[in-house]
This record gives sequence, structure tokens and C-alpha cells, in this order.
Amino acid sequence: MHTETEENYLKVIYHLSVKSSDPVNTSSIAGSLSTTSASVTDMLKKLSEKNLIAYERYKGVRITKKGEKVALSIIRKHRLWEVFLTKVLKFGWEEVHTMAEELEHVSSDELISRMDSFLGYPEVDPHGDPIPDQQGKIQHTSNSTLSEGNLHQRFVISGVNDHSTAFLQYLNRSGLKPGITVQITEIQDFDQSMEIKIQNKQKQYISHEVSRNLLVTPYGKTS
Amino acid sequence: MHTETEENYLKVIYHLSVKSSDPVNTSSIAGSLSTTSASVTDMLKKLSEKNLIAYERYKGVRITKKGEKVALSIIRKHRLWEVFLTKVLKFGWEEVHTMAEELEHVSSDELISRMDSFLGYPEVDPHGDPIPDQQGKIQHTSNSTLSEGNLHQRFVISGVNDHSTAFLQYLNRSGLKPGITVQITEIQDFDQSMEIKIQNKQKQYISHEVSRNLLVTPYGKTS
DNA sequence: TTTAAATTTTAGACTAGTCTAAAATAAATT
DNA sequence: AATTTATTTTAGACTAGTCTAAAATTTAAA
Repeated sequence: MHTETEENYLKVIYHLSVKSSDPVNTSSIAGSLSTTSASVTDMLKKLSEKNLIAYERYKGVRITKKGEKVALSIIRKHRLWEVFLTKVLKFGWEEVHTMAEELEHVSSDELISRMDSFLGYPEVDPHGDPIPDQQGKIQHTSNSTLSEGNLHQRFVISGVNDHSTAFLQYLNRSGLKPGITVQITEIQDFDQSMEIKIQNKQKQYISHEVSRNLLVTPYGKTS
Repeated sequence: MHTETEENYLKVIYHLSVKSSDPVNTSSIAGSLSTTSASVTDMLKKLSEKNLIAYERYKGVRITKKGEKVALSIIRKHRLWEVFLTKVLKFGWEEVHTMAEELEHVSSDELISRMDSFLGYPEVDPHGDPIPDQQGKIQHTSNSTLSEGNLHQRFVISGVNDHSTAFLQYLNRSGLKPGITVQITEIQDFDQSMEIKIQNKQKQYISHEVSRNLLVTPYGKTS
């Protein structure tokens, strides 16, 4: 249907669109795709020609309904493959991103539909990100971070903001992942670092950088 | 490592090489890949440059050890994915080829290694074709066809020569697939058509065209 | 064994995607 | 408001892979 490159551009434009209501600018796309602004401009013209994005020279880009549908179908595939890789093939959540980047471009819709059924229609991927349905409907997450929590409050980890391997490996070592309960036992005023009690584990100090990147829901509430 | 196109050329060259000891000619490659001889010639130069094939102008092509290793790794991936699609996602054996053509180019060796283990180290794919191991070692099949059989002999179907969807769908309707036992109950001299008794089924007439494309092993012998 | 037919290769051109360097435009600063 | 700075776009070129049409070479036939 679309080339792999087109799909990657749309995915990046979609992700950047969600972060802010401003139009997406050329250089941020170039940054996300590790390419040059010149290349991005060329591609924007092509995507615009196909009505996948709304593009005006020097004014940035907005994704169209049509483009969003394509992006969400790629994101759906990506996240379902991540579930498969962790749940079935027992990969760690920090290992699956690169493989899913390739698998998401395999075209068959019937394949991904059967995979969805085989996996039991999961709602989130191993990082807590929601999986769009076949129609491209996606449950947007609440987005509260552990850093916004108060002393003694308990939370259930629901996801991460930073998807880097380094961060995920750090979390692994501390036993932090979606589903785990944590309680804030201490907050340092001067640097916002905190001590937390991790479910079935020792207490541990974490930096503000870490708590800012941990998505949580209040303990007890079903998200 | 290699581009998808390179991998497809090597796969086709490998398959054609196995069929005969003569060097592979340009037009047969073009035919298999549905492209032009001119395009093939261009690509042969590139593959030769990389020592994946041995190529002399106007003299055809032989695959090198290095090229064969690449081809067998793609074939391994293709066949393991076919097993996954039929055994796990319950696709029919006539549906899986196209999907496997895409999945075989997903690069991760660790992925295919875990898939192999998850599937229980299968030796053949749904069509009875042997799956090369990680080192590229492959069990070459005996290649006797049902058409070579004599009256009253019993065989176990071990594979097919024709992998077309049409043929596989025909076999589906008759309950013919690898593992099934058949006995030759009648042979027509004038057109080599035969009547066969299919395990747990009615007797059925099949044309010479069909029996020529069914691979079999004598009943009782473990292949 | 010379000619005819088939196959293969070259030449030149096209598309998708990319790049660098220069030009155009927008945003920020004085 | 004028100028500097940053961003974006254009221009022109490159690679991988493809094509058509013409030239070269091999194979088959007379």
C-alpha cells in the first residue's frame, strides 16, 4: 500500500502531533528519523500530494485523518508484535523495539488480526502504551507521572515516557515495570529526588529524571 | 546485512541451482522474479562484485559458498515462519507463502532462533520442505513422486513439487497433505492417471499432472 | 559453415529516497 | 525597523533498482 519510508514518516509525524497541538516542524521530523531537513522537505511534498498530511511551505505539517489512519495501523502492528515478542518468545521489554520496527511493516492485515486474537486482544504493549484497534481507535493515556505524586501516595506503574534501552534496562534492575505498585516514602525538596518502596522489594532512591519518566495511576483505581 | 532485493535474487539463484548442475541462466532468474533480463544482468554484476555468485558474461551464474549461506538463511526463515503461521496462527498451507515472503527478510537472528525453539525445532515446513539449521545445513529430500509408484503400493505424502496456491487448494479439497497415507488402486496406461485410496477417505482419480507433483516415501519407512 | 534465431548485455533513462551547499523565508535581537 | 540568526526550501547530484530499445554474443538450423 505505502512504502516503508512513507510509513515511518507518518508514524513520526503522528507521534510528534500528539505531543503538541502546534504544527510539526521539519527539523523535529529530521531529528526523529536521523535524516536531513532537505530530505524531509522532499518527502513532505510527496505525502501532501497523497493527502496524508496537510503541508504549507515554511508553516509546518499537520497529519490528516487519512494519514492518521495509516500511522495508527503501523503503531497497532508495532505494539502487537512487541506483545508477541515478550509474552510468547520471552524477550525483555528493552529488546523488542528494534525487531518490532521491522515487523510493523509486514503488510497482511489478516496476519495482525490473527495475532491479536492469538494474544488474547491485549490493550497495552509491554511498555504500557495502548494498542489501537482495527479501526484505529486508541485509548489515550492519562499521563500522570510519578514525579507529580505526593508523600505516602501509592501508585501502579502504567508506562514510561522514555523508551530508550538504557532507561528500560535501569528499570529492569530495580524491578520497575507496568503493573508494579510503588509508594513514595520520601521526597527531597532541593532536587525532587525521592525514595520509593517497590512492591516486594527494598526501598530505593530515584532521581527526578526517573520519576518524570514513569507513568502511573493511583493505587486502587482501575484505569 | 544485505538488501531485500539481493536476498531475493540469491534465494532464486539457489533454488534454480539445486534443480540442475548447469549454471543458472539470466532469463530463468528474470522469469522467477518477474523482471527483465536487463535488470538481472545489472544485479548479477553487483552480486558477483560481492562474491555472492560466480558470474561470467554470457556464461550464466553459479552460487558461491558465501551466497549459498545467505540464501539458506533466508530459506530457513521463510520455512520457520510458515510453520508458525500454520501451527500457531492456524492459517492454511496454501495461504502462508506470501506472508512468509515478507517475514523472511526480518533480520534478527535471535528472533528466528527463539522462534525455532518455540516451535519445537521442526524439521519440515507445512509443504514438507526441509528447514535448514542455523549453520545452513539442509536435509535434501529423496524426491520420489507418486507418479513413479506401482499398482497397490502404499506411500506417505512427504511434500509437493508445485507450490502454487491453486494446486494446494486442490489438494486441500481431497484431503491430501504431508503425513497422509495413500495407496495406488488403479493406473491407466494411456494417460498415466491413477485411482488412489486416501487415508480415511473415498477412492479418488488423480491426473498424471497431480501425481507428478506429489512427493512420497514408501509406507512404513521412516524418512 | 554461414545464416537465422534466441539469449544476453549495454546504453540511456526513470523513480524513490537520500545528500550537500546555496538561496529563501521566518524568528529573534538590537 | 533593521539586521542578525535560525529554519526551511531549492538546486543539483548520488545510489539502488528498474525499464526499453539497441548492440553483442551464443546457439541452432539450413
